[in-house]
Amino acid sequence: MDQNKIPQATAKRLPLYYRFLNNLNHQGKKRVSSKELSDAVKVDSATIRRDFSYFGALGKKGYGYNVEYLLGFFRKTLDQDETTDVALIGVGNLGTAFLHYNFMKNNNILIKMAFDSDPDKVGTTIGDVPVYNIADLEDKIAGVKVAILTIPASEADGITDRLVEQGITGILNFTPARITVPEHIRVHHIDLAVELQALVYFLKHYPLETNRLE
Amino acid sequence: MDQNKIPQATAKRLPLYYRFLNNLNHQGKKRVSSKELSDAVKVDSATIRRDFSYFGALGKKGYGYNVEYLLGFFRKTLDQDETTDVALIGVGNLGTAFLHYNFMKNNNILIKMAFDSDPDKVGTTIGDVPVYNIADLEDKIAGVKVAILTIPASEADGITDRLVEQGITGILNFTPARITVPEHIRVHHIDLAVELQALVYFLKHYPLETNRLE
DNA sequence: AATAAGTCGTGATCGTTTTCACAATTATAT
DNA sequence: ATATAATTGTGAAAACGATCACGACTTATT
Ligand SMILES: NC(=O)c1ccc[n+]([C@@H]2O[C@H](COP(=O)([O-])OP(=O)(O)OC[C@H]3O[C@@H](n4cnc5c(N)ncnc54)[C@H](O)[C@@H]3O)[C@@H](O)[C@H]2O)c1
Ligand SMILES: NC(=O)c1ccc[n+]([C@@H]2O[C@H](COP(=O)([O-])OP(=O)(O)OC[C@H]3O[C@@H](n4cnc5c(N)ncnc54)[C@H](O)[C@@H]3O)[C@@H](O)[C@H]2O)c1
Repeated sequence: MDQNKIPQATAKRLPLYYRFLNNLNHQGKKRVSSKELSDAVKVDSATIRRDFSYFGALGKKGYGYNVEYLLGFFRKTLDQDETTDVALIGVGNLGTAFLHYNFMKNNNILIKMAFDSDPDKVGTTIGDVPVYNIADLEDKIAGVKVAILTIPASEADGITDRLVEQGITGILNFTPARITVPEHIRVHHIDLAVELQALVYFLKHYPLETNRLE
Repeated sequence: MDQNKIPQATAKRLPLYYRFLNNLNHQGKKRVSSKELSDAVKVDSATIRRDFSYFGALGKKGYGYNVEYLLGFFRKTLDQDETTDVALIGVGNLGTAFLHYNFMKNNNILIKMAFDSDPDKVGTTIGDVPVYNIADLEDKIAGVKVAILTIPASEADGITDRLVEQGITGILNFTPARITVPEHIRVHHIDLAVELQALVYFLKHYPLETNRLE
């Protein structure tokens, strides 16, 4: 693949840039400056230029960036042309919300199947996504490399082991459990309760500072 | 409040430590080392010791940390004794999931009211939380300082302005819109589509590296 | 043509966060 | 008692990330 030179912080901003460039393109905008982008996505303009510069000289001095060119470039870089299939495990409150939401709108990611242990849920279809029995995980999941975990925390370790066994390489974990995986598996943890608590903590302890976390 | 000496990165880990210490305490564990904590929460042990050290010498050399003492200390530090009221705006897929979830379980945060524009939702109660008409925002929201935004992106700016007008100081924004707020308002952005895309990007471009994002 | 205004790309700097590594201290075993 | 093992707290270094600031170039204006 590409040279591993892109900082993680930059990589995390790429989808954001991509989405905004897409909007601009739909609006028929032909050029954009790092300053304009900065106002829109709330990232310092020097940071944006630096981010882009990891991919080469994409802009023109005195002019800015050509929206269509930049968009095309990022489309390739972010592999927007091929779809990544995802499996969702745990069709509860949160899982159901994700199934109803169409991640495809702006995006190359498709939740292709879901699993649950509840007989009332197994066999249903939510937002076009079939819900299978978790017992059949090993039969159904072939080829899927990314999983979203929205099961109770107590189930997280057991299910993770089975996913890893089946060749999953990335997990987006919404449970509060900090799961243990082999070195080569990437886990991204989104802990909504922690996010809320951290926000409240900041409000109480850093009352008037410059804000805007990321 | 406290001295603003605690790094933001540390502050974001505090809720995590707190939750895990709580578990240990319930299990009747009396002492814990930074190494054990590290294995559980997947944060380097030196980082944990450094984090704790910002609050003074909480442990004992050669022994570790006393669970009950540490827990009590963090309870105070994180203001776990007083409840923070939160308003949720937008009772759709995501908003409904949050209302059903009981943030109070481990936690000092309470979603006290919700707002929506849909007449079918206004007047209902979801998970004990009343859903008010967004038109009545200004009447009902007095005293609430934190809001969760789960409305369509197109509504985000308008609602944000009204929230700021009413004295909100912190916003947890789940919409893809990058909202504009005055300096003194803290916004934390959780962009689920971006998180997924970033995960997929990392899988493709950093295949075998040391993993585990945060 | 010449000048002014706008904008990129990047060296250098700065601030933050993580990690190393070890003296100091405590607990445990013999 | 003494020796051994465990573990903290932290100075120092390394890694990472954000921002400044400016030369080089492009476009627009007169
Ligand atoms: N809903 C929220 O707002 C919220 C907020 C923060 C964290 N979380 C976390 O997200 C996770 C999901 O939350 P939720 O509110 O959707 O929970 P939920 O109880 O509504 O849903 C969990 C689902 O997982 C299914 N399940 C249980 N065991 C399973 C197994 N072994 N295999 C497959 N499916 C199984 C259940 O049948 C259920 O449908 C939890 O870990 C929760 O702590 C949720
Ligand atoms: N559901 C997901 O999985 C998901 C994933 C990523 C991002 N998001 C984002 O989260 C937000 C909410 O997503 P969702 O799936 O819950 O959407 P949704 O359409 O299910 O819910 C939006 C809710 O907001 C209400 N609403 C609309 N305008 C309003 C207004 N002016 N005032 C008050 N309420 C109003 C609607 O009546 C509806 O109940 C969106 O911005 C979406 O892009 C959702």
